[in-house]
Amino acid sequence: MRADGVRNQRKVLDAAMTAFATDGLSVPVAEIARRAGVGTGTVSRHFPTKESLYAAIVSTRVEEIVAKAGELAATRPPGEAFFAFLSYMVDQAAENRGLAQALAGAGFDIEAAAESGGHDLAGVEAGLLTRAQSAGAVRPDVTNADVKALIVGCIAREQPATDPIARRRMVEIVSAGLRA
Amino acid sequence: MRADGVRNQRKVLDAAMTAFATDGLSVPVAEIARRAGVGTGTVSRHFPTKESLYAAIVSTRVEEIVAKAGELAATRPPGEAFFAFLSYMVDQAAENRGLAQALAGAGFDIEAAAESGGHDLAGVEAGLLTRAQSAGAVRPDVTNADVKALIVGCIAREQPATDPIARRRMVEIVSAGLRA
Amino acid sequence: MRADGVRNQRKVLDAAMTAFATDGLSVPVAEIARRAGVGTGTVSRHFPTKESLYAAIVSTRVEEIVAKAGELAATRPPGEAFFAFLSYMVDQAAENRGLAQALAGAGFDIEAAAESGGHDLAGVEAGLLTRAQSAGAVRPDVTNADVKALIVGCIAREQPATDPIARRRMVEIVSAGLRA
Amino acid sequence: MRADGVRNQRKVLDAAMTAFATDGLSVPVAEIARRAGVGTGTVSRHFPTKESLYAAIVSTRVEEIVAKAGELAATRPPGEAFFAFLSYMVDQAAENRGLAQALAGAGFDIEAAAESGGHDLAGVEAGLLTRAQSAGAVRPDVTNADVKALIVGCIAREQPATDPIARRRMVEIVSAGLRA
DNA sequence: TATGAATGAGGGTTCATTCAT
DNA sequence: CATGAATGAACCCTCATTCAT
Repeated sequence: MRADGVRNQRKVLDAAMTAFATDGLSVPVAEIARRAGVGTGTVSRHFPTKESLYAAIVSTRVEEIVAKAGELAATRPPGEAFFAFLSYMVDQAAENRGLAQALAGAGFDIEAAAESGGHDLAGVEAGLLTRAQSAGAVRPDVTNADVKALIVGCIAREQPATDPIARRRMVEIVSAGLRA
Repeated sequence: MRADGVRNQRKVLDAAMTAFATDGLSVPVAEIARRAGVGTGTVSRHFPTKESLYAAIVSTRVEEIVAKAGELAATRPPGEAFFAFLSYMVDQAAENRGLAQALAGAGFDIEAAAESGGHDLAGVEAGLLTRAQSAGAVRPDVTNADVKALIVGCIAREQPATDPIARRRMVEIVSAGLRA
Repeated sequence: MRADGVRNQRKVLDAAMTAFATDGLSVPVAEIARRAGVGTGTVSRHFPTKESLYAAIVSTRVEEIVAKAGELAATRPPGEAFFAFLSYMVDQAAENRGLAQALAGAGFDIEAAAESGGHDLAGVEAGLLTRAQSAGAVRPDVTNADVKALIVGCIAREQPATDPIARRRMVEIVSAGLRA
Repeated sequence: MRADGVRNQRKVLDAAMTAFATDGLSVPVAEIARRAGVGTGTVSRHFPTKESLYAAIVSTRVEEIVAKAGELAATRPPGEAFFAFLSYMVDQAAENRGLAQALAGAGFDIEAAAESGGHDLAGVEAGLLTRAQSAGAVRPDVTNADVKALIVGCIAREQPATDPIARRRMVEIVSAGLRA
C-alpha cells in the first residue's frame, strides 16, 4: 500500500471518529470527508460503505475496551474489576455519541462488528460478570444483556456532553443495585 | 367526526405505533400508510407532520401515565408509590418502543408534548420523586432526569417485546440502587 | 335546481372571488371552501375544476367590463372613452390579484374564457381603441396587445394593495405615451 | 473547478433559463434537470435551492445590467442615458422571461439578490433616473418602482420571444409618457 | 490513486379531485 | 345533495454510492 494511501486512511479514520462522536451515526459521509480534508471518493475507496467505516472505528474502540477489561481482570479483585469496567464503559459512551447510539442498538450491531474483527467482546464482558458473581459481588441472576442495558441507562439522553457528576451518581446507583 | 375518518385515524395510529416500535422513529410515513392500508395523504390529513403523529401516539400514553401517577400518589405511601410508578413506566415503555425512544430523548421531546397537551408529566414525576425522598425512601441526590434514564436502561433495546422476567429483574436492580 | 344548491353556488362564487382577489390564483380550493362555509366536495360539484371556478368568476367580471366599455363608448367622445377604460381596467386589476395575474398571462387565458362565456371582450376593447385612433386621440400604430401589456405595467408588483396615487401616476404616464 | 462540473453547471443554467422562460417560475426542478440531461441531484449540487438557481440566472444578468448602466451614465447626457437604459432593460427582459418575472416581482426579489451579489442595482437605477429628472428630461414625480413596472409592461407576457417591432413601439410609448 | 461531480432513490408535505358516508 | 375524508402524484431536498476526470 502506498504511503499516501495509508496517510489518507488514517485521516479518514480520525475524522470519522470525531464526527461520529460529535454528531452521532447520522453524520453524512461528505461531512467526514470534509473534516478529513479528502474527497468523498477517498472515503469510499478505503471504506466501501458507511457501515464499514463505522465498523473500523468500533473495532479500534473494541480493541481498547477488551484490553481494558483484561487489565482490570488481571489487576483487581473480581467485584472491583466488574464495577470499574461498568464505570469505564459509561464514560466511554458518554463521551462518544456514536458509541452510545450503537450500544443503544440504534442502527449498528457492535457485538457482531467486534466478532468479525476477531475480538471477543461478549466473552470478556461475560468473564468479568461471572467472576464477580462467583465472588459474591454481584447478584447471581444478572445477565450480560442486563448490564449492557444499564450502561445505556447511565447515559443521560442526547446531550452532547453529559454532566460528569450526574454520570458518577448514575453509576453509583446502578452499581448499588447490582451488588449481591 | 365521520365514521370512516375515525376508523382510519385509529388504523393510522395503530400502524404508526407498531411501525415506530418495529423500525424506530425513522420509519417512513409512506410505510406507516402502507401498514394502515391508507394513502399517504390520509396520514397527513390526520397528522400534518410526522412529529405530530408521533406526538399523538405518545400523548395517549402520557394521559394514562399522568392518571396512573395521580392514583398511586393518592393511594400509597410515598416510597411505594414511587417504585410502583417506576415499574409501571418500565412496563409501558417495554410495550412501546416509540415511548421508550421518546423517554430516551431520541428525536422527540416528550415532556414538551405532554405540556402542550395540557398534562404536567414533569410535575407529577417530580412530585412522586420528592415525596419519596422526603420520606427517606429514595436517595436524596437523585434527579428526575436520572430516573428517566434508568427507566430507559431497564428496557432491552432491540426486541419489540422484552422478556418480562428480565424486566422485573431490571426494575429490582434499579430500585435497589435508588433506595436511600 | 334546488334552492340550497343555488345558495351554495352563490356562496362559493363569492368566497372564491374574494380569495382569488386576495391571495391570487394559487389559493387552495380547500381555502375557498372554508371561506364559503361549505365542503370541498360542494365546490367541486358546482365547478368541476378549479379553472372552471375561476372562469365563472372572470365571466362575471368580464360582463361588468364589457358593460362598462359599452357605457363609456356610448356616453363619451372616443379618446376620452378609451382612456377612461384604460384607467378603469388598471383599477380593477389593482384591486384584484387574481385578475392581475390572469391579465399578466399567469396560468389563465382570460380572453378565451370571455369568448366561451359569450362575451366579446377582445371586440369591445378593439372597438374602443380603433375609434380613439380614428378620432386622432391615440397613436395609430398601437395594438390591442400593447394596451393590455401596458395595463399590466401600470400595476405595481405583487403588493396586495397598490398605492392609488402611484397608480394614477402610472395611468397618466401611459396615457400620455399613447396619445397621438 | 472540474471541467465536467463547469459544463454541467452551464447546461443546468441554460436549461433553467429556457425552462423558466417557457413554463414560468413554477417549473419543477426535475424538469430542468431533464432538459439539462442531468440528474436532479446535479441541479441541487450546483444550486442548493430552486431559488438559488433562479438567483444565479438573474445574477449574471444583473452584473451585465449594472455594467451597462455605468457605461451609459458615463458616456451620454442624463436624459439619453436614462432612455437608452430603459430600452436596454426591455430588450433584456424580453429575451428572458425569468428576468421579466423577477422584475415583475413574481416570487423573487431581484434587488435583494443583486445586493447579496455585491451589485447595487437599485443604486444605479436610481442614479440614472434622478440625473435625468434633474436635467429636466423625465417627469419629476416618477419613481424607480414606476419605471420597473413600465419595463415589465413593455413585454408581452405569453410568448418567449416578443416581436421586436412591437417592443420598439412599446418603449417609444412609455418613453414619451415619461418625458417631462 | 485522489478527486469531487453525478446519480437517483427516498424523505416529508401539499393539494386538486374523487367518492363513501 | 352536501360533506369532508381519501387519494396519490407532484413538489423540493438530502445523501450514500459510483465513476469520469
